[in-house]
Amino acid sequence: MGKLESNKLQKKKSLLDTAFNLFTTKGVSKTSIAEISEKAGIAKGTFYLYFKDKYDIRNKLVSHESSKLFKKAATSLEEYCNDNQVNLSFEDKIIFIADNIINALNTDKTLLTFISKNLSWGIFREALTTNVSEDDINFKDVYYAMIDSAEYEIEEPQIMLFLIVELVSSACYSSILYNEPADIETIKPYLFQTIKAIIKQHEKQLKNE
Amino acid sequence: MGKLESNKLQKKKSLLDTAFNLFTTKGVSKTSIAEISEKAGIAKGTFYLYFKDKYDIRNKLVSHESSKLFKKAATSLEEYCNDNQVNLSFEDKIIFIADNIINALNTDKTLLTFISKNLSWGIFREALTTNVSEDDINFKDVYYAMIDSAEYEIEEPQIMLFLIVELVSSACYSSILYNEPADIETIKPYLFQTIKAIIKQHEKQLKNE
Amino acid sequence: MGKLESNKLQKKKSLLDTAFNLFTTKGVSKTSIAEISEKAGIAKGTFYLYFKDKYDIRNKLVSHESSKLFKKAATSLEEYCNDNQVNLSFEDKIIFIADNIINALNTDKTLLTFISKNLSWGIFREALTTNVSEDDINFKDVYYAMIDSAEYEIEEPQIMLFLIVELVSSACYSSILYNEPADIETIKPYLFQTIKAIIKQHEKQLKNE
Amino acid sequence: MGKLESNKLQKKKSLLDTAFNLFTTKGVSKTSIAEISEKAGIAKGTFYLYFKDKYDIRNKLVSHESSKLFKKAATSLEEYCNDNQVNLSFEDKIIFIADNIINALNTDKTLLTFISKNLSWGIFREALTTNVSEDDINFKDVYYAMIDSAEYEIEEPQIMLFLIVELVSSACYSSILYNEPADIETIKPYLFQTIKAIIKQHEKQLKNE
DNA sequence: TATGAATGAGCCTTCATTCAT
DNA sequence: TATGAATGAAGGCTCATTCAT
Repeated sequence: MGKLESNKLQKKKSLLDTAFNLFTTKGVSKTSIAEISEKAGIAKGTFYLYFKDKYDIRNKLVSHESSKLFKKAATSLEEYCNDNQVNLSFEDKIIFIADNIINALNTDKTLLTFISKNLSWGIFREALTTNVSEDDINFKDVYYAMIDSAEYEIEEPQIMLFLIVELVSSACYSSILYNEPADIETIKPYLFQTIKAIIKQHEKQLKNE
Repeated sequence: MGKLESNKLQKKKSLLDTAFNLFTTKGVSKTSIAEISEKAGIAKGTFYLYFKDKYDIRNKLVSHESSKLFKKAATSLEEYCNDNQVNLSFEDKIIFIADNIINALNTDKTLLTFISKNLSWGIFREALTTNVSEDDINFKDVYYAMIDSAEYEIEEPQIMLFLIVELVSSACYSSILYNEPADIETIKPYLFQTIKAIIKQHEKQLKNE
Repeated sequence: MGKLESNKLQKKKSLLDTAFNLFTTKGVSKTSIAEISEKAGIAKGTFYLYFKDKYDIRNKLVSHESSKLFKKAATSLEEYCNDNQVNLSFEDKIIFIADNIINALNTDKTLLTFISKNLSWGIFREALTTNVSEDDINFKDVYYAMIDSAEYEIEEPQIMLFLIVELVSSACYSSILYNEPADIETIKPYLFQTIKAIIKQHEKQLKNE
Repeated sequence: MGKLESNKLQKKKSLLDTAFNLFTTKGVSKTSIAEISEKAGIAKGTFYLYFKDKYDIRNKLVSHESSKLFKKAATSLEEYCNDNQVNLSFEDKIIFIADNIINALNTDKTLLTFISKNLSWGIFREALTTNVSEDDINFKDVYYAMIDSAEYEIEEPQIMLFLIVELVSSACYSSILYNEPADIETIKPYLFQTIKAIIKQHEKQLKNE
């Protein structure tokens, strides 16, 4: 990579990092492009060479951060299986991932605020399929690998994922941030039961029978 | 009611109606108070006699509209039972109401956009318990009446409602407005199955046993 | 005095008191007529039945408060002379009064802020000659009595008073409120010396010679 | 200096000039930033690139104008001494300067209004020590040079200056603008006598004795 | 007298975006 | 590529004053 190109990447990264900090600290609408540029050490006009507008950079960040959450959860799952030499059922894998993500969001509430306020299924789907670098893992592939190795066939796996994600994310928002209608630990058992029920509906049949 | 007081109510209603039209047409953030006031035939300063700011009127509208949806659904349910001389099970009642609301939102997409973008559980809960006039029904009462007459006891009915509402509303948003990950008719069966599963988790025991 | 008239006086007093509190607390320009009226328990429109506008009530207050300061100082002087059975020289009387007023302002800094920011010689002169009630003393009379009983004749007593008042009030403002260019105790000796010098210039001749 | 930089200086000057005209014509509070910008031929937003708000530009103007007054007086004094080959006493120099400033204010009453209503000792002290350009004279230096070459030592020269300035400025305001309590020509002799008295108090001792 | 709803001009300030350099 | 001065529309909000009741 040439010096120039690396310089460009560095600037882009600086803008993304700064914007993320500001968005999570003060919220998207109260953050101005002037502030992002200034704090990133870049001229205001230069911002427009890298991003179309504030919403462009926001979407990229939401996408990137959600993607990171899923990848970290997937990596944790893999480590857990390796460390304990166990082979979880499909259902348990999904629960493991959900739990991992919920805990991450419970720990980092500014991230939760940022993601839930700005996430849409469109951005999210893109997030799952985007690789940042070439050797990056991709949650979609992980998900389909999980489905392939499941004990049964899954009908409409995309809809299943959709329902789970929407349910978990909206429940987290209200429960973690406002303890409404109850705190997340109270909600969790019901949430996980519901996830299991969703999965059950999508079971087609036993594969190896 | 005095002339003055009726005049005030009329102005407030005019502001609410105008704001609702603008919010659903152009979105909340692109609607200015100047425009609301002007189109309502009222001076800008007068707006502030009735509402604190744009978000005050927005919340009141979201609350009011969600409340209307639930009340309409409850009324439809009652009519259906009367007309057909049937007595639906608790589960079927909830499904009936969900279906009714989903259909309403599917018909009025601007309403869906407005509500989903601005609804939070806090506002929603308030909406359910607020009576506009004295002889108004109140969804919370209807809901608890339904629970009382259920065939079994319901554990944590509030959490149950929360999970259902969050699931349905986020699913509707994506599915109805963007056909993502599939159109609402495709999603519905899975959604209803999930709702049934949620209810099942909250069943405590058979009452008359 | 009729009931009605006493009621009116009471309202006027309430407005004056409330305005004074607000003016000294938040400053004149940040106090609105709405706030004065509300806190005085009077309708906004009623304010205009008693005062022309905000500056009318402000001027009346400045005048009244400065007048009070002078009257209190004059009373203190009289008491001091009576209590100690002494007869101060004209010069010492003026110094006594100046000192008394400076100390009062040093104790009540909000009053100092209010008066200095809004005092003009015009208002001030009016203040000195206005009696609130019939049996009220009047600083102008006290001043001329002091001059009459002075050991010498005073040339242009009005200019003399003017110079002293202007000097003292501007010096106090900066010194008491900001310790600029030094605190009031440091300034005082120079100030009093200057006052004495001013008086000396206006001495015409020994009277009884 | 680059084109851009000179362009910026020109804009700033244009804003300062326009603001000064408006402030002296209609008063500070009745002048809006919109009007300043418009009359300066500049967009409203551009104003904020040069000044923080209306009070920022006001303070800069007050400071600048007071500074100009003192510098002009100091220059006049120097010219007078050179032209007439005289060496005035310290006292006479101060009187000369005071007289020069009073006359300037008497000629330009709008300037007097503007300065007296907005001057505080803090701004003033800053004004005395600020040089606009590098080859600019600085009244503070001139003042201390005068003190050094005085026939005697001056005690607390800063307090002395403070008393004189406060006395003269408040006296001018009332006397020049409202002829209260008398016109400036009547007041002047007393004023000058008082100045002399103030100086006398600060005389420490004969230097060369 | 007293009220307080209504007015609407007016103010300050922010900001995304452009463009000459 | 990079800059940052300039723009000017837009927005939220305040408030003295009026006037019908």
